Amino acid sequence: MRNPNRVFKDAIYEQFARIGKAVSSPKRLELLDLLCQWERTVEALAKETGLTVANASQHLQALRAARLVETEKVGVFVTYRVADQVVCEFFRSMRVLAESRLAEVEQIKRRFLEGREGMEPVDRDALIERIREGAVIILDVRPVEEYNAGHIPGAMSIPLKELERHLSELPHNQEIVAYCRGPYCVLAIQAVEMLRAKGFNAVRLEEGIQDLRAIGFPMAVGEEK
Amino acid sequence: MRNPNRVFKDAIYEQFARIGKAVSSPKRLELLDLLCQWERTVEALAKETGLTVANASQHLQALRAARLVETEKVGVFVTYRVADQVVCEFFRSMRVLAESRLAEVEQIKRRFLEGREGMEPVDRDALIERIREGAVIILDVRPVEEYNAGHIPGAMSIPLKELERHLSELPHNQEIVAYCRGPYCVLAIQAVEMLRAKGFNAVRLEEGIQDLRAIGFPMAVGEEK
DNA sequence: CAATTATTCAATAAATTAGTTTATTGGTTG
DNA sequence: CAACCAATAAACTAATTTATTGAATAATTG
Repeated sequence: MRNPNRVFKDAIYEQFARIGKAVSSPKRLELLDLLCQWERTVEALAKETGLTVANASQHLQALRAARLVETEKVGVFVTYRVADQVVCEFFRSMRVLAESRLAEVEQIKRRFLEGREGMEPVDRDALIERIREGAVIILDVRPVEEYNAGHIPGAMSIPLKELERHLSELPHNQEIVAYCRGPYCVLAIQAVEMLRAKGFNAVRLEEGIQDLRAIGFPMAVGEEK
Repeated sequence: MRNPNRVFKDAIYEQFARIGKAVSSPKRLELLDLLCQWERTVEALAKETGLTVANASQHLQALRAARLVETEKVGVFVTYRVADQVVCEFFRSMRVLAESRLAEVEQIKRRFLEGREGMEPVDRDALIERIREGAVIILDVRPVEEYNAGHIPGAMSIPLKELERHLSELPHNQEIVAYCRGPYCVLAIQAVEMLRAKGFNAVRLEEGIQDLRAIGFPMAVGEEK
């Protein structure tokens, strides 16, 4: 096999496959998905994904070897972050492809949501329109750092963990739209369940920040007002 | 690990990883790249990629298991084709990500091209502008079926294998722009080398059909005139 | 400077994947 | 229906990947 064309092609596709290998493990994809929201330390990532620290570290190094993420050492902590916003766009295109080609994704989601009150799919476009108009209270239930990294303009930031303590700040006479990281993040689901149980008029927006950005929705960064 | 949220997330990311696994092998990527140009039989794919038929068949079945490609049996032959145009768009976004994140891709390309006459990078935008204006002869050197599946409007179809026989149809007093499947396809390179050796004024357009489509370039299908 | 903490490294076993070889299937043709 | 062909399946070896464990490193703290 001395053919230089073959050597060239093999070398090129081997490089492309580095990206493919990096995103061929469920756990690495979950890590990448989290990092697309905001940077984190190894320990935080391990905790959120249910991995041991050593195992998370290995997966993160695999992502770094493919140059999808970068690290910064501050004191004893190593912070991982995505190397470029295009990485998040690529991850999203992969997610959208999986949704469109693999019927199992929809099945798994339906099975998870069935039996939960108020998780009926809403008319997204109408909901997004009401958000645009400011006709609803928008609630971002992700951790504060993720909110600061990018959120829907005008959204309130009340992380799920603190929601119970801040219920008094929310109105009963207005519709509340909760959102989080996206369709496969459970924070907004739990928030809506809690709000409904307390008598609020709450619905969930499935779309996350990456999805909204992709459809040209404006984003705000930092704290509001 | 009875936490239903974890079970849900594991199931979802496992589905995403099916796509990742499918595109984690260099050979499968090469197969997918070819199929994005036009459908082919197993044997044709095996020959073009330098795989044994049995091995190619296995890889193709892996792509099919991820629903990225589909098959149709006609007589004794099985034809593989991409399941949807979004698969090609995904493949392209992966390729672009690899080009932007992995410096090795550019290195490998430079090393392959160095020492070849007339392969100096051209000013692409200016070249594309001249193509749009019809100021040059455009030459599609891919196999005819690929040309018919989609080509630059006004381009001549002369597959590389038949180029030598059709040199008399080409003018000496006008610039000829040859293109093929894209930056990592060698057909246009070989065409330009041959044309230059015969005294033609030829240059290569690196971009392939998928790239041009992505920048909104109009496409023609079927035979010209 | 010893102890602590976050992370990485190294070693291992288990599981998965890739490529090869040798059937087998299913359709076509003489 | 026997011979032939494209494609797949099955069996096997070699190589790679994964999770786990325990040790090593490197920065910080008492």
